[in-house]
Amino acid sequence: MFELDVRSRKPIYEQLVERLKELIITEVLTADEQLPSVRTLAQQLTINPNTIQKAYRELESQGYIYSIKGKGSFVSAATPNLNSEKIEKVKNELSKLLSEAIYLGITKNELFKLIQEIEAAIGGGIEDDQNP
Amino acid sequence: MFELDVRSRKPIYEQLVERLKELIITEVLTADEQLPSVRTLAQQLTINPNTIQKAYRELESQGYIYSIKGKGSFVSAATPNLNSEKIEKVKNELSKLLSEAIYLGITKNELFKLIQEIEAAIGGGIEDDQNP
DNA sequence: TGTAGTGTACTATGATTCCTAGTACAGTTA
DNA sequence: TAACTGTACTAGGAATCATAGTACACTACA
Repeated sequence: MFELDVRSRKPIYEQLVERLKELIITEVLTADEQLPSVRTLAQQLTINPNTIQKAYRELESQGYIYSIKGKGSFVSAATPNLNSEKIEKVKNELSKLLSEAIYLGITKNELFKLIQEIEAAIGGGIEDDQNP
Repeated sequence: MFELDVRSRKPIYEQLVERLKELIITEVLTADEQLPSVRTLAQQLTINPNTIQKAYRELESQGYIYSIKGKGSFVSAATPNLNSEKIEKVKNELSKLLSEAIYLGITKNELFKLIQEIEAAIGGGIEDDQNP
């Protein structure tokens, strides 16, 4: 479920945040589902519990999960913090990346197709579950 | 022309790479145009020449500029290294960011519009010169 | 030719970040 | 009570970032 690259220059906790976001967005992890405890996940991944906690703290601050002392950490329902500041930030990053993509020769049609695929994957993640 | 945030957790040389890429992609800096020397730019920005060189080295490895010992550093003509590996990498990053954008409530239409705007900003300069 | 400018390659040092290890405390649940 | 949970510290090693300084090879120009 988690593939971490310890040698990567990208910090482990950031890899964790990315991966968990992905699982939440694609609804592999559903609302109010309990996440592994920091100690359990740390043991599974053979990394330090503090690193897990750092990732969970980041995800909580971004609204993707919530934690209850003594109980555990859980996936937030539906939408995370919908502050316009965050949306602007994502749009800004998106602009840079899209500019580079177009400069590299990726066509508009390819980008449109990519968006369609992603939307299908997010909206249709459940139906595909029990397909042959 | 360059706005650096020394306090940011994003390294200065990465900020430089991003900003220069942006200027090259939007053709504010045109092909074969000479960039400021590492020492000059370092003095202007009040940072170390080594930091500038690191950014230039990165840009050269990505094909955006080329350097000639004794002469200077220059903007590469047209397309950078078009290896499929790099394109795949960009597409992959794009997928993650697009997923997050959609999850945050940004609509497909907004994304399409964004792409149109970017393409207009990039491609507009050339096509207006002379039409086939 | 000499000189000033260019890119490039080192070493060394301090600051910061990442990750680990260990300990401790507060809350929940069976 | 006992075993789990999140959370908050301290301390240390390793890596990265940016700085400072020095040096060398090359180019352009007076």
